[in-house]
Amino acid sequence: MRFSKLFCPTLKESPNDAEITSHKLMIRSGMIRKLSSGIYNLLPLGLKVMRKFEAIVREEMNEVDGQECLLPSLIPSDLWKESGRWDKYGKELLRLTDRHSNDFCFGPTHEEVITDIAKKNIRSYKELPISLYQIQTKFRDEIRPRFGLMRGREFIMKDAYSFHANDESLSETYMQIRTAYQSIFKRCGLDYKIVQADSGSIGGANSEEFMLTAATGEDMIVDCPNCEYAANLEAATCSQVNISKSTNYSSENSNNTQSTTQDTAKTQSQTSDVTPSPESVLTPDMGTIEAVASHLKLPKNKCIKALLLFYGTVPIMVLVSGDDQLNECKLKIELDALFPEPQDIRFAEESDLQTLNLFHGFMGPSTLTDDQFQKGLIISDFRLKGIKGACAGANKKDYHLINLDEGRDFTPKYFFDLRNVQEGDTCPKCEKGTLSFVRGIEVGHIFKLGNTYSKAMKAEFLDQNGKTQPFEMGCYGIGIGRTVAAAIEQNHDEKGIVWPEELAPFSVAIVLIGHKDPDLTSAAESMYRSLKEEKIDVLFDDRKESPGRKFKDLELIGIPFQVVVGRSFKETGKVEWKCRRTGSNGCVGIDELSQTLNSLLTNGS
RNA sequence: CGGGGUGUGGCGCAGUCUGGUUAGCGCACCAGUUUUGGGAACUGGGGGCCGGUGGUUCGAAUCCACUCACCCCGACCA
Repeated sequence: MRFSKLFCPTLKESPNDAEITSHKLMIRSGMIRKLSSGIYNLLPLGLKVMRKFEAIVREEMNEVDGQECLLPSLIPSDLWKESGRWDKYGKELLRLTDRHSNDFCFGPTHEEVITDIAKKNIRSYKELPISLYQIQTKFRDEIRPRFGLMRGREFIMKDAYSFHANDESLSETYMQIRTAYQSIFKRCGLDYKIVQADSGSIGGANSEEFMLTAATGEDMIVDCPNCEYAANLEAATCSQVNISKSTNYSSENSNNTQSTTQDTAKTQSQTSDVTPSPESVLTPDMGTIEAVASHLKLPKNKCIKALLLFYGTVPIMVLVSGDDQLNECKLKIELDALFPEPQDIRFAEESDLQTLNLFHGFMGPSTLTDDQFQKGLIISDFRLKGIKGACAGANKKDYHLINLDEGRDFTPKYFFDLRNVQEGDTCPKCEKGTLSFVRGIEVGHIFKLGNTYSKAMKAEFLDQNGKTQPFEMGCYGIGIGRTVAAAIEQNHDEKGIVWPEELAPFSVAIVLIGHKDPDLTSAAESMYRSLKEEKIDVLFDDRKESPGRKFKDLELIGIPFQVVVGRSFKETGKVEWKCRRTGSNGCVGIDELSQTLNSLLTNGS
């Protein structure tokens, strides 16, 4: 490719709305342009990088017997009604109507479609297992699209689905695809972690995420330096040790049988230390844990954070320690298990508080009267089990209660693990490592779906005994655009992108300095031709631009190697090569150029 | 959805508070000349219904109302 012919509108400055490096660099390097919020044009350079990544994904998927299909992006609502998601999937689902008033959605994911294919075309266990995948444009109407391709509304995703006669077969394929994913990210030279994920509302099945570590990542990864434990913050747990240790209260309880004789002893010794009766104290305008704790000179973990939310129509007061944060994901899982029908969780609004005669910032569990909270439920995080001398809102404006003992002054109906793990907690797996937090970008998700969809949609096959069974299913996604963006987050410097060779839009750039010199021009031209013949993907910067500009553009675009045809060629007959990543360079005669480049490209520099 | 912010040539901005030249600057673009190893110099040029609609006014980018688009933030306690 000649640069003079390439449509690559580079920019010296990045537009105002680009926040993170990858977004800025993709715009500046002429890879993408925004069309609308979360919707982007992929220009030639951007598309080329995407295609290179897709090719790697295809190779690795095919390697584990994945077979590529292409499913429609527009899906009739019937299928989504069959699975039950037409009503469940919220506003993220873009719904459309055709001229016959038939409802469709723009597929945000394709479980329904693929399950329908299996249902209609797979009869026998003999045809299983089977893995199908596609690389396709999806649409999710995100509340807040941001960061360019990182969190767009329209995006390209590789999604794979596998069908099995039994769980063992599913596990086997799951592991194969897991390995394929590892090869994919490794080949691209990307720094990734596999973390345990929240399996969401679909069921307790296995689910792991592939995360690319990056400071700008939207996800928080909890990582154990001592063992291989890593989890998404939403799913992360910690050793029971922390629960008792950090609050200094007993963790004896029925739900999580970690109690030891030591714990019991501690409880007893503390019980003898009798807390005075609860007392109401004036805390004017102190609606935050921060303010209350400092006013009452109490540590934050002696203050009870009481949150009011609704599970469907049921008011739920959730208690967590003042220094903890509620993990809504964990809460949802527990509540779903408690109630017959899964519901959405929402935080109480001002009007709800008025109805219940409660006050923002002054809520607590101990003085909730029956008429206030007759239909409600108080549940608490484990860490508050057995807390003594605590402080909580008095359910009266500007008042808090102190000297509260759990069990004496308030009694939550249930105790669960409801808090976010904190940095410094102990690893739940090895019980030794101190958990630390790393930011990451979720680029892949592998998931044992089980038979949720096949059951709902009656997608069944005949097993060896001639019995009808729903398929066991797995699903496996990779965000194509997001991976490309994340690759830039991991591979850039102040000058621009530094592509890993596998993803680079071109392997080598020939820079002609001195386009008016016929000797230089013809040397560069013949070099260009011979590299092309060698099947090296070369970009020939033949533009009649100043040298500075050419160098800047090539660095911005991030081509791994540069070959300069200019002054030194005139003087010595040799051309210079330079590595974008390491800055290493050298001179080489034209005859040896392709050999040198080939060795640089295969071995790095 | 709630809160905040921004819309002025392709990009980055000034001008708006305090209404009044022909709406300006840098970069980019076009032509010519000179340049050619780190985003060149000079000269000349093109390009704007100041997001849209409606109002106030002799007069609106500027004031008012509505609207649209885009961006940022959003349990920290309930």
